[in-house]
Amino acid sequence: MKERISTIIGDKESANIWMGTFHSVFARVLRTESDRINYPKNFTIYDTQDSRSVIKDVISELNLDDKVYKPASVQARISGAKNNLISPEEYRRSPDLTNEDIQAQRPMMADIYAAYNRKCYRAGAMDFDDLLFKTNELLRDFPDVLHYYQHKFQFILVDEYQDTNFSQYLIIKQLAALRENICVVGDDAQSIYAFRGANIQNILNFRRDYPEFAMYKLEQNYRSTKTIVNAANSIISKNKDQIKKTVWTDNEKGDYITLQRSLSDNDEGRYVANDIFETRMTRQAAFKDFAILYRTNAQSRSFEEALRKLNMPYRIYGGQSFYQRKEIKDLLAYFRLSANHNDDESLKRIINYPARGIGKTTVEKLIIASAKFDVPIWEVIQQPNTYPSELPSATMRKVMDFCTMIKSFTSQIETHNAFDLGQHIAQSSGLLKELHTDKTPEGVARYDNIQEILNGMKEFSDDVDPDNPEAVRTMTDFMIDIALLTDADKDDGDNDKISMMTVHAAKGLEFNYVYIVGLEENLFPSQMALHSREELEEERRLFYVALTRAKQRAVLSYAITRYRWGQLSQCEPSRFIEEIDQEYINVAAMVLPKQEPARSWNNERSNFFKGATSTAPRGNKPLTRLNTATQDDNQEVEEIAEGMEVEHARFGKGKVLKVEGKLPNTKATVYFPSAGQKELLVKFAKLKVL
DNA sequence: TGGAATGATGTTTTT
DNA sequence: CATCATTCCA
Repeated sequence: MKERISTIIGDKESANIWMGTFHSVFARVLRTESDRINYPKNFTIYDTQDSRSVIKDVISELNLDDKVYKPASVQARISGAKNNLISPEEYRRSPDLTNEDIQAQRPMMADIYAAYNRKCYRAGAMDFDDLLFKTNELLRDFPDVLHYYQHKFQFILVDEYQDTNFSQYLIIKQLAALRENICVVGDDAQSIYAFRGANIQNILNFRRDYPEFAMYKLEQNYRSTKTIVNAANSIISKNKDQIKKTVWTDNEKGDYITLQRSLSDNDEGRYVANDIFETRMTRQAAFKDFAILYRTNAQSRSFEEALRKLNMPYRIYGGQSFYQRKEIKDLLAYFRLSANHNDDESLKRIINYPARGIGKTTVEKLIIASAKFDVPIWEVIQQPNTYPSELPSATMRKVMDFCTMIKSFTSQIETHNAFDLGQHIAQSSGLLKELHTDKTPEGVARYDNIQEILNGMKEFSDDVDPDNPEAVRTMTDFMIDIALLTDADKDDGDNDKISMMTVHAAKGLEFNYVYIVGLEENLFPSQMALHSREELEEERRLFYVALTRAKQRAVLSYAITRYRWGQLSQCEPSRFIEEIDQEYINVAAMVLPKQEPARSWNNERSNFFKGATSTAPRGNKPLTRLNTATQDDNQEVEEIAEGMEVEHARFGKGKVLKVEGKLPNTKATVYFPSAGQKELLVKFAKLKVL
């Protein structure tokens, strides 16, 4: 969007536009105005993990049972309240909410909410929902601030308006109140965020709030072929809740939608990879023209494997984002704590990582004292006389040393650039050394990730701020809102890659060739969404979004067996497949090249296949039987012997040094040049004899 | 205190 | 199946 606007109005002008997600734009506002709401300028933003950890602490401090008060659902409940601008006090006073909680046997919810907020405040931290909640408070309680931003933002455009929640709605309403120069774009058929409080009512309110509105219906689709547009229409017409409209296109009819049935999740991966490979050749397409869309992040694995085997570049969006990886969060925790000593979550994370002799008993004592006196852990350490924690003096010394180190980082924040300080912290905290000693492939990857973020800081530091070319680009600048960054913000230069992401993440994007995979009951639509018509209709809209990402060709795919929760389960094709007008669909005969000898099928699995194929469901065209190299699945334990050369899926080639233990639990000691010596249980290790 | 061994548990979807 | 949490022992 930024690029498109730049090409129209030029880089200079477009640089002045505030553009971003609600969270990032208003995090920026809050940083500027933090003193108004009694937050430190460099407040920390707690991501979902951080905030769940705080909730866990609250639950245990209130002596509640985390089987009853499940942290995840408590978190969802608090989030829901915040998105509707309900404070803990209002929550407590609301008969409806209180009754719901009593019904659900969770009467203490309001207390958890209050304690959670208190803890976040004490830590100088905001969670994602706070960014919007506090913005609302700021604009509500400080007329001069409101006035300032009303003049600053004279024109407001909100895209994907159907996905805004009440909190966001009210921010916009306040800001637009003065001039009413506001334009919103939305499509009720693409509303897919009801689960996080998005409210379609906001679109309807618009007419009421701005009676002089003008409405433009955008019913012509410029993106997709007739086949895709019509198929999508046929899907969405199954929904009861919808604003009627007729989407049409002038584009040509185009390809049929392909329906592909696979025998397993792995076959599905291989099929899609092969199809991309072929399409790329026959249509002269680039990798970046392809997208694989799935319902849940966990589904990416089989596609990754298949694409890797064919040497095709891909990029996964979302999921475990780079910034959420453990090693990255560890390093960032040093940064965060250096910037904000009250950030208890970061402190707990790193006070003994890398290990420096501060064990859990010690941390436990500190936490108890911090709760008792209602002050951040840092204060407990700094003022042992005011807040006695009863640590033995030797331990106290270690804890003090840790704080001294952090303080030395703090003192350099404003004077050093982000990279220099980042490098220094990574080194003198011992983090780099700790990761460097880990020679497992995962360990090496972690070390590389740290290097990568340091590189990013280097780039950032060398970059000149056009507004202020003299200024040192500090760590504070770098750290701003890093919790809000997603993988989509990362750019590694080579962008000709196949995209893989959830359907949610794909909204607003488009690709020539789209594969919608895992179209199975209980997966898409999700098992969680089968309880009510409303939920199912949201899943259907999600499918609509997926299908309309495609410009030229869409491939729908499902597998009849799939590993879920580590178990093989049978799957039924998704109801959405049948809901498409069948005239647009072409059922593919599965064609896969002969497999290279398989390395990994075990007996249980291949037997299951034999049973499953005979009961092929429904009237699909006959399938070319997949040749899944069953010849190799009798690879029994006795085949592994000392001296053999073997290959492991992850560690690569290696030599068997020793075999011990009796049959099904035979253990082999294998030396891998790339990964060192490993002890592996033969029945799990899937070793391939070379 | 710290590491290894064992056991529980969880999967929607995102900022 | 992975990851985390808990437990156990040096």
